[in-house]
Amino acid sequence: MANTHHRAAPVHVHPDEVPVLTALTALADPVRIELVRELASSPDWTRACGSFDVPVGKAALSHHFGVLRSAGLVEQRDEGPRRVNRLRREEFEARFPGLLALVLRPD
Amino acid sequence: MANTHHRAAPVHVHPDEVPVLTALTALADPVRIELVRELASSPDWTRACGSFDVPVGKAALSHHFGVLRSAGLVEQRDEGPRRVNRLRREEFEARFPGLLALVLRPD
DNA sequence: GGGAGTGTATGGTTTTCGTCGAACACTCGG
DNA sequence: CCGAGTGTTCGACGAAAACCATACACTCCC
Repeated sequence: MANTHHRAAPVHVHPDEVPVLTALTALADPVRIELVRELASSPDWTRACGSFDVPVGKAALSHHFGVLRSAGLVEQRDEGPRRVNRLRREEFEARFPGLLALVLRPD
Repeated sequence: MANTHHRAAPVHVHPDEVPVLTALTALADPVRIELVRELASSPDWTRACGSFDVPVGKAALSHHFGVLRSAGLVEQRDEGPRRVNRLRREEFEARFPGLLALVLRPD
């Protein structure tokens, strides 16, 4: 029987299941804030993980996306060889009103 | 000459001078969240530092209050032998709209 | 003035977290 | 089928942060 291997689909967590502490912890990091900001300024599903301007290697980058997924901030989908992202604006805003706006603000 | 020693007044930081990352970092801790919540459910200037129900020693507690002060979340005043606290609701809300509400929510 | 109560400061331990290098898995184009 | 491109996983490392015990400083009351 043909063992058709697929890449393991990314594990997603809906914002509704995320505790406040988890959301705050996820956003309390300069690299992840930058990821969220760049993601917010791009159309959905247009940014692959490796396309962000952050000063870390790809191992750390992969880790950060895992944290963002676990906090319900990012949704991912496999598109050929790369994994494209989408910021979960509405869902996250519904769960944590105003929080995303604070992070996206020019400051 | 009488050397009238006074306790060093606590150093305060106004929320307007606080970066978003600092505010989020301050709130991304279970002990500090509990401090903020208890503080919010008490009248101003009624709670001394030692009167909070958190599972840490007083050294760690003092440290946490320092973090909250640096994030513009708490104001302190010396009242006799104890240091009483006040949550800077309005000022913090003006700087980071909605953030305090998220933390104070029943969740 | 002595002693209890309260909070800060210091030094050191433990834990957590961000990071990297290397190895591995998958996709796609030549 | 091979190689380049992309992303995850693993183990290890170092830095940061939380914590404690102790010592110290100040205030008040007896």
